[in-house]
Amino acid sequence: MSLRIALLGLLSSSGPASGYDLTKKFERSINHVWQAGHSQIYPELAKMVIDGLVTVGAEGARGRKTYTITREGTAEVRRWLTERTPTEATRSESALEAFLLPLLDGPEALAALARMTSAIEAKLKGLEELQATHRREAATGRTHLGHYALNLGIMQTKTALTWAKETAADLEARMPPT
Amino acid sequence: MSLRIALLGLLSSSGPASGYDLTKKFERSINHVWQAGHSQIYPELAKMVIDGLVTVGAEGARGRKTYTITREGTAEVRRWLTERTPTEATRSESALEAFLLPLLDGPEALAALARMTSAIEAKLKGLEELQATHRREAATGRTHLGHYALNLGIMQTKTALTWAKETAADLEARMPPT
DNA sequence: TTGCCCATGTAATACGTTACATGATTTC
DNA sequence: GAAATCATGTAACGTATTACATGGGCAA
Repeated sequence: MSLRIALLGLLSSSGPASGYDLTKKFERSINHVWQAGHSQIYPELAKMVIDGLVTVGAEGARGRKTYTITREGTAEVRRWLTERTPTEATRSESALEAFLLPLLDGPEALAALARMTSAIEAKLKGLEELQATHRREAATGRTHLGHYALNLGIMQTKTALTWAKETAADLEARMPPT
Repeated sequence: MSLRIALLGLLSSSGPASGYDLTKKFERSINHVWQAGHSQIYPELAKMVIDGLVTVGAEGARGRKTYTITREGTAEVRRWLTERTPTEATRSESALEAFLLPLLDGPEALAALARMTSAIEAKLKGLEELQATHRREAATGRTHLGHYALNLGIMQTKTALTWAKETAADLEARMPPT
């Protein structure tokens, strides 16, 4: 369901696009929130045509097909946004790693935390670059779907960094002095 | 893979258990980080027996089977924790909702944010209760896998709350005065 | 004896990833 | 003419959810 909603959201905010375009847009914009490759996107678009949420125009160069959101499609995203009961379930490998951290002894756990920290920093860097791009585009008047999600992502990532620092300090405090 | 690791982690920290026990433990402890029901857990345990990561003892009352982690099983979790390259990919419906928020107009977006806020508050409450239980058990000397993950979860949830507040303020500032 | 919890499993369906497969157009 | 990018799709496999199905043991 979420993939469908994400696609409808992109089509709704940036107008008609091909499966290829949407795949690229996924990578560039929505990727930090939801991931999907072309092998998932093409079949989903086909299903949405059947369900009347998008229409497909005539084939262009290189077999390119352009999809346009329909009234029903628009209604569908709006319904999802306004009527869905939010579910706060998370499934995160890094959180699982945090969960299992006490299985390692002090030095090993610190090493694992160090690796996690680099990954988090890399993510933060990526998000901040995205935000910079975003701001440049906003200045030229383009719409900015995803602005709030970027803020959230950056805040969450910074929180993760704080957690890693605090956890490392805690582990060090528990280790016998050398 | 992660389900397997989670199960091995639980078996490693709290000793032999049945599929039923593990299902319950999932609900109570690891649930905020990873979710799995019995229909996923039973087959996975069977596969792990084949792969030599756990052994199954004789059947007890009501067909109960007790699984014990093997040396290979222990090695497997440790490998995962110490050798895996951490991946920071997230897939979150609430983040998707945040992403698409600009599709709604001011009042609608505020209403959606309000619904999100209640959900986040409910989650925070759940996590804090879990933490209280955790502390009671720690006082009685029991091991505390999941302590760090709980901290992380609580921090992240509070961050989400802050984000929701800030976003609501931003939306209000953009709305034409009544 | 009825209902609840313990205890295990399978089936159908959906969602997601990686790999395979093909061909047109542009750019160097 | 070779390489990169545009453009679409399918297949195989793995993971996750929901529903179906069964039966033992205990307590009211």
